[in-house]
Amino acid sequence: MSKQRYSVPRGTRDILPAESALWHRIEELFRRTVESFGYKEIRTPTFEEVGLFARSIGEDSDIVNKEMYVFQDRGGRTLALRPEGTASVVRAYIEHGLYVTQPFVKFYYITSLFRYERPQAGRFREHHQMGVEAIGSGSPYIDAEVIYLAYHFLDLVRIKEKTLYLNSVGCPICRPRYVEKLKEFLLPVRDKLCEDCQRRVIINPLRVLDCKRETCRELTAQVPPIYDYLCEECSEHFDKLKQLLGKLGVPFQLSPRLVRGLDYYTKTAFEIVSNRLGAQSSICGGGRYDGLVEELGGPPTPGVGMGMGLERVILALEEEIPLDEKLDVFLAFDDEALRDEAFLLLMKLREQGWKADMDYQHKSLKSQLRQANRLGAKYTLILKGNGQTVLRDMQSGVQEEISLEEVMKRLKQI
RNA sequence: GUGGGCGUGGCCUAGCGGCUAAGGCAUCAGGCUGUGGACCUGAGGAGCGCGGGUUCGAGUCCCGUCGCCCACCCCA
Repeated sequence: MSKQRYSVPRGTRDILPAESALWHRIEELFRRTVESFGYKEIRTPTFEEVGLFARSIGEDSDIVNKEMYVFQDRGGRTLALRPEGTASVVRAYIEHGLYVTQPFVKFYYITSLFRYERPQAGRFREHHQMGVEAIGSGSPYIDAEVIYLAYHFLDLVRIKEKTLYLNSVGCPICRPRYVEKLKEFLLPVRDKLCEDCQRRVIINPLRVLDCKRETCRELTAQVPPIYDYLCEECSEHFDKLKQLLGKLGVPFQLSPRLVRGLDYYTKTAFEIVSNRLGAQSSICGGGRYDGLVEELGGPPTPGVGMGMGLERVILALEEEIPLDEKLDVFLAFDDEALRDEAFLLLMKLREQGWKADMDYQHKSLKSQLRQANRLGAKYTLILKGNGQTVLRDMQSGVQEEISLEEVMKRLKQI
């Protein structure tokens, strides 16, 4: 016991069975939901060439600059643990030539992502996201589907206190026009902005709008919203999306300052926030990335997607989600001589599909019952030898002596 | 990277600078019941994150260090 003890690396955690049942349930609900929407699972590697992320997320994004887990493998390749999900999916889409064979695909994934950040409430160095990517359609209907899907899923897990923020960040045609306007507006007051924003004015003026500092907020209060500058195509797309969400009954709030942290977004950008979460309140984020496939070496191909933080979904849960972890039968006996018989019978019960278990610590009958109780067993079957047993209903405490044969018949009916 | 808070058995918590560090939960054994849950009895388990300092004496004060938490930045 005096040996070196180890603990989880900073920002990571163990999910013990007490919690994993809930995780499992949520993942299962997600799978069922997205599959009913026609999405298929894609699994991509946990690490990729750094370049993939640098190129897609943006060279001067925070994620690339200070949050990636970058390492060299023994062959001298520079790799990174994936900090987000979209880049890998798009890479796979291109790598497998899906733009030829299945130009429109709908994928989903449930996986862990890694970012080197200082942990805090709802933020981890390894976190899990459930996400979807629909690649190959520029239709606003698919944007609406993705947003509806996310919103609907959160309804399903009974997260009611949520707000959907919606924005359009334009496209390579209209965004630069707006960015120019923004610069014109911001440059004269540049020295009044916070340090970060002074840099942002040059590198990525849109981010200034997203700054949380009071002074920056005031200074940008008069900035005209991007909507006034969207090109016709973007504007129509955005209008149609808003209209569709309205028809679907998905409430949203326009948020002209919403700029997702990743460079690749075009047109639609959205975020779903829960006020039960603390500072890191965003539980889902997503948007359209019409330039990304091309940026990563594929043909011009539009795409939309979203990612939902599993840890944050769990933190935001308002109600308990019913879990079924009960054991059907616990096998007990008070004479060690019956252990072999019990062991063989146990396997037989399991073969028949029962959730069954028994004692492996060679404990007293009393302890075995205790254990059965702890495991939430519906029944405890106490072997008496000679084919005789006692079947005890753990809920009511009612028990009866019946033959093993009778038990097997009975179990079939339960 | 910056700021603040905290660090006592598996978990939660008490502990004015001074008797062998206290309690609850959990665990284990037993009783009640051949056989669980409620109840009763009993048992095991920490030398107070780590290192140093002050002091006759430190879980209690000081310094450092590590870890955790929260917040900023940013994001799921």
